[in-house]
Amino acid sequence: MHFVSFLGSPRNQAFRQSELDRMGVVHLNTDAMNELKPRTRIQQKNINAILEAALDVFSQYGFRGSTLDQIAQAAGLSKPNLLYYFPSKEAIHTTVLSGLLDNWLDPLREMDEAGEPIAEIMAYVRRKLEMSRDFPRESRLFANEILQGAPRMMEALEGELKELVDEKAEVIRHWVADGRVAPVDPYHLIFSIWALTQHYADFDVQVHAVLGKTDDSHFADAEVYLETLFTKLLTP
Amino acid sequence: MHFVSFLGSPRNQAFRQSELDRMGVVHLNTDAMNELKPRTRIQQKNINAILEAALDVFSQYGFRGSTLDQIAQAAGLSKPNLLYYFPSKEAIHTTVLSGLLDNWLDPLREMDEAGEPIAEIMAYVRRKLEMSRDFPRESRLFANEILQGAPRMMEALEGELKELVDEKAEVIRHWVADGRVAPVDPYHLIFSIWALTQHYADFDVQVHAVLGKTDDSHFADAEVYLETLFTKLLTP
DNA sequence: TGTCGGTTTTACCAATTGGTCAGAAACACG
DNA sequence: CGTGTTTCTGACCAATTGGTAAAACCGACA
Repeated sequence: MHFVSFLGSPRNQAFRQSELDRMGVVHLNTDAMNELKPRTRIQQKNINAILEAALDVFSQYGFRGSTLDQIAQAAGLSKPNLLYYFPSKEAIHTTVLSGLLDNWLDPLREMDEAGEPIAEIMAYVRRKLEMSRDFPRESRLFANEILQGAPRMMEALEGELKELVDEKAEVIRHWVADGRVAPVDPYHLIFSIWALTQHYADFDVQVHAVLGKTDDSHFADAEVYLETLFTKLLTP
Repeated sequence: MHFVSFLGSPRNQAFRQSELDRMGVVHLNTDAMNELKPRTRIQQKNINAILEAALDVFSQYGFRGSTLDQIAQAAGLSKPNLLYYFPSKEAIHTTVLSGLLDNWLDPLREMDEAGEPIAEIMAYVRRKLEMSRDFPRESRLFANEILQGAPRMMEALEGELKELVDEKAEVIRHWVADGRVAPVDPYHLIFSIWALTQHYADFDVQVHAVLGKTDDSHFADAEVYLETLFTKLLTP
């Protein structure tokens, strides 16, 4: 089944019956994305507009707090037109989420066991901080989903995410055992990297309010601060 | 005007007209709380039940994603009965938020310029971590509000919060200048304390999913980890 | 016993919500 | 140009939403 098969009114019945249950949960593979390969230029454009708008809205208000009207308006389309491209609000949300998760884990995946330990970890921190600066909506969408108990992502958290973290925690454990990194709990190290970097995206308005700034210049300071912090923490 | 004056149907008209505008924004003083001093045991009980239920629901779904029905059910009351005690959904939310904010800032207020710098900062970290463990809903409510752009808290953020942080940042700056604390950006130090401690409340389900745990035993590990981290960072 | 405040429920309302559907409009292409 | 397909719209729907009004309930107390 590919994309066009759930476009249009009569055709998407089949989609609704057979696929929606699966859509209820985010998959980390690219099934969903393959199905969404657009056929025409107009589909390309509108689907992009919808997902972009959905990211805007969902990342601010979460799933329950967002409405199709909001998304439609932000996308510059009518509500029925949204539902021509996606069978339901749920499906839009799921598509946005699953498109996000892969990218979100990439920086950690790139951490290389063969590299110089501290440099590898610092590079990971820098990549995560860059993502917070360049993709704050994605970070907030993720935060919103977790805050609400991750109803549509639990599987991914306990599956792919846990596996990746377990794997990288093991790598760090080895680095510690070899005396190349000061002794730290690898899991809490990873948590702290997430917390420290994502904070600048998720709590953006608070950071701006406290600093009394309107620009993003504090990201440079943050980078320096985090560099100091992790260097002191990790140097044996 | 005190509490009973906006209970009941005919009486709360006046309240709606004159007070609702003020209720639209959280005040850090205790005006709202004074007005909510209950008169009878039954008011005491029901108002507590409502605020407790509201904390549950709002902290999970945010303001827009929460419904009066959800809150009513969680409180074991009927929806019209909720609206006998509070004039609107907005008023419930505002009351919960303003009740929260004072407590939330207390740990930072307690940081004493006259004390031993590193011990003071470590004690602050410990208090914040304890709050994440003991009041995770409050932390999530706060996170939800910030994520949504802090529409009902911006004033407090730019006012009381900023003032307190500015004051304490100055204290830290002095400690640094006196060589009692290693050179750090005071603002980012405070941000990092918030991020690291609140992460364990806000991203609770993620932490549990990754660690494969069902209890809260990781808080002890977190405390050790954070102790190491900040000791290394701050020791001159 | 009556009655009077405080409390709760039943019935209701208008607006908004996610979603449907028939057909109109726009487009692609021979 | 005509015709088949894709895209879009307006009118609609049932359910849910925040909120209201009036009447019923309830315990205390004269």
